[in-house]
Amino acid sequence: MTTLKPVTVYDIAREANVSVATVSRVLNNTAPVKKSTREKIVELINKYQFQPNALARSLSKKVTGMIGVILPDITNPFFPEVLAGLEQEARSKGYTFFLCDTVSTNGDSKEQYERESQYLNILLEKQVDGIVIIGGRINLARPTKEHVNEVIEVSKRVPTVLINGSLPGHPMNRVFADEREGAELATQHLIDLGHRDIAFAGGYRGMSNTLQRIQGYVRTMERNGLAVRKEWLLDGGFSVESGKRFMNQLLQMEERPTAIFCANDLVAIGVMKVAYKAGLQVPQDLSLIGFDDIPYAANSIPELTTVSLKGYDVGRGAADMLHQLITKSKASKNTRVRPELIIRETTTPPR
Amino acid sequence: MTTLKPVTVYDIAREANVSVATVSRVLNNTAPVKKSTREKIVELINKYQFQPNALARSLSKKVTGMIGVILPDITNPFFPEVLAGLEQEARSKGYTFFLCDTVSTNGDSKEQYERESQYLNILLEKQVDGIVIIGGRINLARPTKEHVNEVIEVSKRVPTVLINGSLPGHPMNRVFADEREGAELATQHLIDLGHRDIAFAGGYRGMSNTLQRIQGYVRTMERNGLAVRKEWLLDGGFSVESGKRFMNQLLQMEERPTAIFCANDLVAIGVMKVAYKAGLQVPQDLSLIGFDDIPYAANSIPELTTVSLKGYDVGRGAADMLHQLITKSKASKNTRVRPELIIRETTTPPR
DNA sequence: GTGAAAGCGCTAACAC
DNA sequence: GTGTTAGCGCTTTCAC
Repeated sequence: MTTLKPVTVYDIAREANVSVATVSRVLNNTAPVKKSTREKIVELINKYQFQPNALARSLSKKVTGMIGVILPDITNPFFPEVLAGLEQEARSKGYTFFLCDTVSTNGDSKEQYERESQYLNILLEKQVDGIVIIGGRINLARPTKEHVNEVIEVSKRVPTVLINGSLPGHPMNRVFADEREGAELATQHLIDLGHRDIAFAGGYRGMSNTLQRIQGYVRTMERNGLAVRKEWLLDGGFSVESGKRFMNQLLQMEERPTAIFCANDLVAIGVMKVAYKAGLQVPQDLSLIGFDDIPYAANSIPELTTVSLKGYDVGRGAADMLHQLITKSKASKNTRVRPELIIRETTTPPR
Repeated sequence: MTTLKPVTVYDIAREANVSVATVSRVLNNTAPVKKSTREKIVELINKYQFQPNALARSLSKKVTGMIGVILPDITNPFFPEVLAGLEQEARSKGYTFFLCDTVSTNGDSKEQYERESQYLNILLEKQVDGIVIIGGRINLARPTKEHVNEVIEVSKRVPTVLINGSLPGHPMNRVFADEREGAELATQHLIDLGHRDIAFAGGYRGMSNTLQRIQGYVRTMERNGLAVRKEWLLDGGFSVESGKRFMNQLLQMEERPTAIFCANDLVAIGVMKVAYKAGLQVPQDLSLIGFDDIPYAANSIPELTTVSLKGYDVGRGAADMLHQLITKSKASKNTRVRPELIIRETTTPPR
């Protein structure tokens, strides 16, 4: 705690009988330095455990090597996955991370968007080299003009890439998993198994990702000549809790689906729990397919069939794109990663 | 992408016909400014969307408001929990986060420790106001002298708190969940249920947290006059995979325990899966108790009995302690949070 | 190969 | 109330 007085380039320079410029040169390998003086300087650096002040350096170089990540809730298992991909790729390129979790303690989404705004400002002030945004307002089907503009403005000042989201009407650099295709994969899988009575559960109608999933579901149903029953289109959440609620609703109905396509794995887990408690066997009595392929999906009993949104890959892709943007100030505006159907144990032909 | 030329206090000052000092004053509310001039300045700030450069500010104020977090693997569900607590508390105090994930892609722990060293340096250079370390080398039963010294040195320069770990022989600021107590709680619970043949599975002998858990287990067994069989003391991992391995080993033995205390929830999940596939009912044929209480524990089928290490609370505690350290440069050196037994569905009396 | 000095953008004495 | 100015610690021309 007793903060030591920090050593600076001047201290090193003085003791080495050289100028700060020379010290800087050896620090950055930015120009040839006579071997003997270089050695003396290096020695001093080690002796004093000299750590160049990154703030000062960044201030003059106008590069921080930091990239800011804005996400809605690190506690949602989907995000650590993409963060890991992001991290791995970005680190290899020398970047370091600024984590901005916008989760609101009271679950108020207005508070969340406010927090996003704050963080956007903070990141700008901190002079990050790039920003990646995932979740939150960029998943809104109809974001407010202010929310959109804010992001647009930010992206004019610092390279920004969106993950799995967009700003309707504004082309942005983004990398995304094709959610519609994923939903089609899921639905078709169920249909191929012989299901005709398929429900969709989860998500929020106000969110574009939900809309895309529903769209994929509806399209695939129709393409196969199957009816979409709107009472089987249950939305209102992405959580385990909401999954439980959905299943309870379904349990009340006299006509029940033989399979449920859940908006994400968490919902599927909730559904499965309630189904189980109600005495239904999964998949014998009810087939279930999730979405996202969070780590736990492979470990539930039975193991959850799902579609992988390739969080890790998406994360890497984002880091890569951001790096392009930062260095070459250009990049393909879009990277689409294709989801993958992961067949495990919760889907089987209907009785 | 087209980076706009940034506006500075000088620009604002010039246009407002005042000095930069005055601009700074309204920015920081650090001295009274005549209402009319303040208004003019504020107006200009809005007009140009002026964002003060945090690097410059921090350089001169010698405070960054950033705290660095070093953790082993954000993908392990225990960490997001403590990160969330940390975040929530730290944010309320105006701090912002630097995330350093030291996970090594190839699973090489040497690489991980190296990464820790790198990040320690980076954080120092970035002039973070505080550092929190969780996992990694601070969980080693016998860390190398260099690893220890490095952390010691760092902690001399910037307030540092360790979460759930320590440096043997060196008092450090730390907040931790009492793992031994947790292990006692778990073991006693099993014993109270009537189990006598209790195995312990998971962890690494080289890690202090494992040792503490084992110690709690052994002590409780002995205190109850129960034998600890060393062939039922299985270690070698904290993952679902290792849990599967442990259960397979147990399955080979002619004498099997009626209950298993798993070193963490992930292991318990692995054990449960293999047990299930082997036709064993949990908890009827085999009681299982986990450790950590990761979010998933409440959602498995059956729901996992476990002991909560209060990750969120620990995180908050760490943020709090760090803040004390940063502002008052002192704090209680230790905060111990007491674990809690969470009885769910995987434990029951033996047949 | 090396040094002097002018920034980078902000804060904080210290004057007035 | 407000301005001047000297830093904060580093990089980077431009000379030599």
